[in-house]
Amino acid sequence: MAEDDEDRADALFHALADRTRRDIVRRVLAGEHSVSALAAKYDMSFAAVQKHVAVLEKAGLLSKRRQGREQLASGDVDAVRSVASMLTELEGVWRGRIARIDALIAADHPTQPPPSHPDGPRKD
Amino acid sequence: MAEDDEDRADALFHALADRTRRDIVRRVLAGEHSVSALAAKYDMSFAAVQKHVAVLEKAGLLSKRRQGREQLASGDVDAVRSVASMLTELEGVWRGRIARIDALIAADHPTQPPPSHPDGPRKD
DNA sequence: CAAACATACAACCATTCGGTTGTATGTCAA
DNA sequence: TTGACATACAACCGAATGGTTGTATGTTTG
Repeated sequence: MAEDDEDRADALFHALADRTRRDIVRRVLAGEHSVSALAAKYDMSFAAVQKHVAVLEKAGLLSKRRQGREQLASGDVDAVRSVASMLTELEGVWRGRIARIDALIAADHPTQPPPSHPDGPRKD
Repeated sequence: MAEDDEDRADALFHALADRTRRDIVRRVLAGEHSVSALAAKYDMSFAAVQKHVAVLEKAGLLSKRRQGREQLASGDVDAVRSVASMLTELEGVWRGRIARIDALIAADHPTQPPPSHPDGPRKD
């Protein structure tokens, strides 16, 4: 795994680890919003909201497009998906553990059918 | 959305926003590890690793089981899945936006078939 | 042009974070 | 019982975070 990937993962998870930023992400995924339109929604200064937007932009969760004097922010769903895929990879690690456990059980009880864990492994 | 859910989301994303902690999660999802076994893997003090484990435990990403003088940590895949589902919900918000845009296009060009965006909406 | 608006950014501040060392407590083994 | 090991936790430190206010710069409009 490249070091840059870890940097990116740090930035993405950190960006999402704040409820104001998660809320901004929801809004800009639903549609374009100017920074001041976003700022109007929260009980904090314009500068604070602008900094949140900057954190999200650096993490790649949104991009900005200038239109006149406004800066329109738009959510990037691919960034959201890349985070989801990191979690899927983690789930895969866990599935490997369960598979190993099942193999052990099968070796101990050669005639028993695989116990088929209640919540895993999904093969769909 | 309950306030507690946001607290939990904060804790989960924050816990995952550190590469050492993500690595610990990988290891404990793959199998049980004592805290000192984990600490041996990283170039930092035992106390530092123990604090990382505590952060992950508070977020619900792992749980500990005492065995003799050791504390065995085990990853909780359901917590990982709950994070993934938050991201899926975000993706759903984005899909709503695309659906709205498609509806507008359909209204402007009543005879055109829906343009079917390159990466969305997935209906599988 | 001037005034109002939208944004950007620097400086500052309190709190949190990620690390350290040191100490206390519990458990296993000789 | 006495060490040695595994864990927990407090106290501390520098850096980053999340907020503030103030100032500068561009853009639209009267």
